[in-house]
Amino acid sequence: MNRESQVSVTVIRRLPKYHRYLTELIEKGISRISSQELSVLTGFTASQIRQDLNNFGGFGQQGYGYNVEDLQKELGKILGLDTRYNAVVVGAGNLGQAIANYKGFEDAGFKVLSLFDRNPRVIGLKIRDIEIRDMEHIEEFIKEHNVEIGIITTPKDSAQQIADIYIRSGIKGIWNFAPTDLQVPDDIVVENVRLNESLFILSYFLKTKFDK
Amino acid sequence: MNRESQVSVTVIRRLPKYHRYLTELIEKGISRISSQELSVLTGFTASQIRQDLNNFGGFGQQGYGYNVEDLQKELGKILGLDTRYNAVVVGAGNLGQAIANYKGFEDAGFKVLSLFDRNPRVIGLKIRDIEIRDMEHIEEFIKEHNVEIGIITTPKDSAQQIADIYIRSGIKGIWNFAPTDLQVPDDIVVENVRLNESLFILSYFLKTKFDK
DNA sequence: AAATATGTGTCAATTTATTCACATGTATAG
DNA sequence: CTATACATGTGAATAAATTGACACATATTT
Repeated sequence: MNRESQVSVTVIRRLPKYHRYLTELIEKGISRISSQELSVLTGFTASQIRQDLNNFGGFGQQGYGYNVEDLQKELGKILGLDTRYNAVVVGAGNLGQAIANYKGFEDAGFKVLSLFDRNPRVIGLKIRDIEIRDMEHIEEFIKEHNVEIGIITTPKDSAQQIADIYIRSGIKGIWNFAPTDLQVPDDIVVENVRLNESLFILSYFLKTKFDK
Repeated sequence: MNRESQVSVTVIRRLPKYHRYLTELIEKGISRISSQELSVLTGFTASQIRQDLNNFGGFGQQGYGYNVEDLQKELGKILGLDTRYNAVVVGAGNLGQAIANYKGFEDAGFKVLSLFDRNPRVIGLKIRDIEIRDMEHIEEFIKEHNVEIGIITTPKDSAQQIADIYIRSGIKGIWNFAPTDLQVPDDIVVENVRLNESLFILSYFLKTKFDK
């Protein structure tokens, strides 16, 4: 087990936010920042920020703080943003197309090579320059193009079936938008985007705030 | 402050998953379940499930377990799924259109009345039966139609500006897809969907799993 | 109808996460 | 070149979350 894998998920989930603010600071031309200042930006405590960063190394300097550019670069490496991956999307509906068009993707090192669907009406269409192909050819496509990431934007009932195809084809990670928990072997990474759950949480806080 | 608002956010964020599995159990015609069985389904420990549910009341019965339908209904009430809200979307791009088409929405009690955009090329178009309108009319629309939820699916640079319009128009909650932290007064509820961050996390776990 | 099995609700124990506090090193001002 | 302010990294203290354990009530079996 490598060093990073014993850092708690709680800490990991805060890293993207640090990375985002550091990127904004670079854009503003700010080259130096203290944990105190980062605390104001992110809303985490300065102490927590120092603890978090120290899981990965001592990036700061006493009396100075952190060099923005260096720290951003380091966080990028920790998050694996320097590695490029090929991806495909199954489900060329609205959400699938939105994802294929999504710019933020490239920032994370992912490139969508193709969308797949079963609906003959969309097969052959192009989103930007990304073609929608027939599901029939997905397995060979994945193998031929060295695709490592599979994205699922279908309704929940077909999600597991698609995950199985992905696994069979040798994919390493799945980005799942379907509201279901996928069953996968230990060596496959799954990251879920739970739109429902997010909405439910919004609903909960609306209720508790206004329903007395 | 009411009872529910002192339940920790950590607990709240688990409720949608309970609700989802209970809904599936209802569909399968299962009427009774123990915390132990729910534990197998959800991956949370039985003890944790009992603790979580007990924050809101004793829904179970010793020697029997929980009545699936009752518990699902109770969780629905806790999450506020019995309340209906009108919503609008700003940003009629791919993501905005995907959201407007999204069925899971109605399950949470939200109804999208209209999309808004600045791009003259999309104004006037209809997504299902939802019209895309000019941003110019958004404030009066919100006030006239009793809209309580504002959704943001624009790039990050305009997100705060749109939030300000929402706030000025009297909206209560914002569902934000832009990768930025919105500044809002205390009485506005914001729920963020961080697609970037989710991707970064996927990237991180891919890296730590395969990069030794 | 009694005996046994089941399973909740809850309090206590443990583990994990966050905050505090400060010794130590570096930058900056005079 | 010295003095002062700054701000990290870290170990200890506190707080929060999770798990364990069991008394007690209900269901089920015989």
